[in-house]
Amino acid sequence: MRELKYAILGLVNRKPYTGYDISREFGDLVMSNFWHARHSQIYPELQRLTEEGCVEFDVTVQGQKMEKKCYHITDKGHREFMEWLNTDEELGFTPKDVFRLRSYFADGLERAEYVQLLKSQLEKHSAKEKYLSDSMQSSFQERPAVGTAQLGDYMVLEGAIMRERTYMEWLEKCLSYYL
Amino acid sequence: MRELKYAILGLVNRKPYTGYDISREFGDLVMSNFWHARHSQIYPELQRLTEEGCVEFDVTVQGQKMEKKCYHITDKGHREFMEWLNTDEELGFTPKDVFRLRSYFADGLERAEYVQLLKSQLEKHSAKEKYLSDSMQSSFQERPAVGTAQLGDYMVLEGAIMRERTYMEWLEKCLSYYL
DNA sequence: GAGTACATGTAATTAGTTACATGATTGA
DNA sequence: TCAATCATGTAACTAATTACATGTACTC
Repeated sequence: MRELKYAILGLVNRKPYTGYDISREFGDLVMSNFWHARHSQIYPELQRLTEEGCVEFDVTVQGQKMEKKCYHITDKGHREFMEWLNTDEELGFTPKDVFRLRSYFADGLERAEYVQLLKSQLEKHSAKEKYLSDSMQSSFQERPAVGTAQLGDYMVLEGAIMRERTYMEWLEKCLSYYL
Repeated sequence: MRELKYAILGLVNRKPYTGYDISREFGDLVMSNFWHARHSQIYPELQRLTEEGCVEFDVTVQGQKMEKKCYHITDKGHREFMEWLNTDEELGFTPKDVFRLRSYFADGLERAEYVQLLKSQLEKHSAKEKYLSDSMQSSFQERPAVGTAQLGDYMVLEGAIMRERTYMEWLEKCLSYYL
C-alpha cells in the first residue's frame, strides 16, 4: 500500500523537508501517536519518490561544507497525495498488542505475578497520558480553526489521550478482577 | 523479539493444535483483537519451533489418507513460554493508524470530503462494536473465574469493545469540529 | 458432481529493524 | 576539545504479505 510514501508526501506537501527533518517529525510528540519510520527506511523512500517524480530536492550547504537535501513536492506528488488522502478504506486487522496477548494467556501466571504486570503497565500508560495531557494544555489555549494544520495536531493529540485513558481503564478493570 | 513464537506457544501450551487450527484461532473473534498471522507465516514458524525443540508433532490420518500434524508443547517450550509470559515490557511505539494519518493531513481536504470519511469510519467502527458486544453478551452470562482460560477471552473482548467505543467517541468529536 | 472447508507447504516481494559507516556543526 | 546534534547513506536481517501450488474430506 506504500503508506510510508504518503506519510512523507503529506509532510513535504506542507513545506520542504530534509530526510533528517522527516525523521525527527516521525519521532515527535504528535506524529509518533500514529506513525513511525527510521531514517534507514526514510532515505531510500525519498530516493524512490525522487525517481518516481513525486518529489525533487535542492542541495544547500550548511556552514563550510555540510550538504543537505531539501525535498519539495511536485505536481505529480501532490496529485497522488490528494488522491490517497480522500480514500475511504476498510478497517483491516487490529494492530498487534503484546500486552493483550500476555493477558489472554494470563491464566498461566500466578495471581500476584499478573497483578504486578498490570500495575507496571498502568504506571507506564499513566505517565504517557500525563505527558500527552500536559503537552495538550501547554500547546493549545483553544481549539484551532477548521482548515488549519494545527487542528490536525489537536485532533490527533486528543485521540491519543482518549486512547491512553481507555487503556488505563481497561487495565484497572482487569486489576479489579484479580484483587 | 520472536513474538509469533510465543503467540503459538501460548496456544499449544493449552492443548495440541494443527497449523490449520492455529491459523483459524488467529482469525477468530477473540484473538484477532490483538494478534494475527497467516498460514504462510505459521507453518515455517512451526518448523522452526520443532527444530528448536519447543514443540513436537504426531501425524494423524483423517479419512482415507489426508495427514495432519498435531503439535504439542515440550518441557523446553513450556519453560520458554512461561519466561516470556512473566516479562514486564516497555511500551514501545504506538502502532500505525492510517486513518489518524489521514486526519492529521485533513486540512488538505474539502470540509465535506473529510466529513464523509469520518462518517464512513464511524459506521465501520460502530458495526464492529456491535458485533463484539453481541458476541460478549451471547458468550458470557457472567464473568469467568480467575485462573480460567475463559477469563482471558472475557478481558480481551471487553478491552476491544472499550477500544472501539473510544475510537467512535473520537470520530464523533472530530465530526463535531467540522459541522 | 460441485462447492466449501480442511490441510500443508513454498516463493517472491514488501515493510521494518538493527547494525554498520562516515563526517560536519554548534555550543559549552 | 568534547559532547550533542545535524546530516546522509548502506547492509544484513527479521517480519509480514501476496501469490503460487497441491490435494483431501465432507455435505448437499
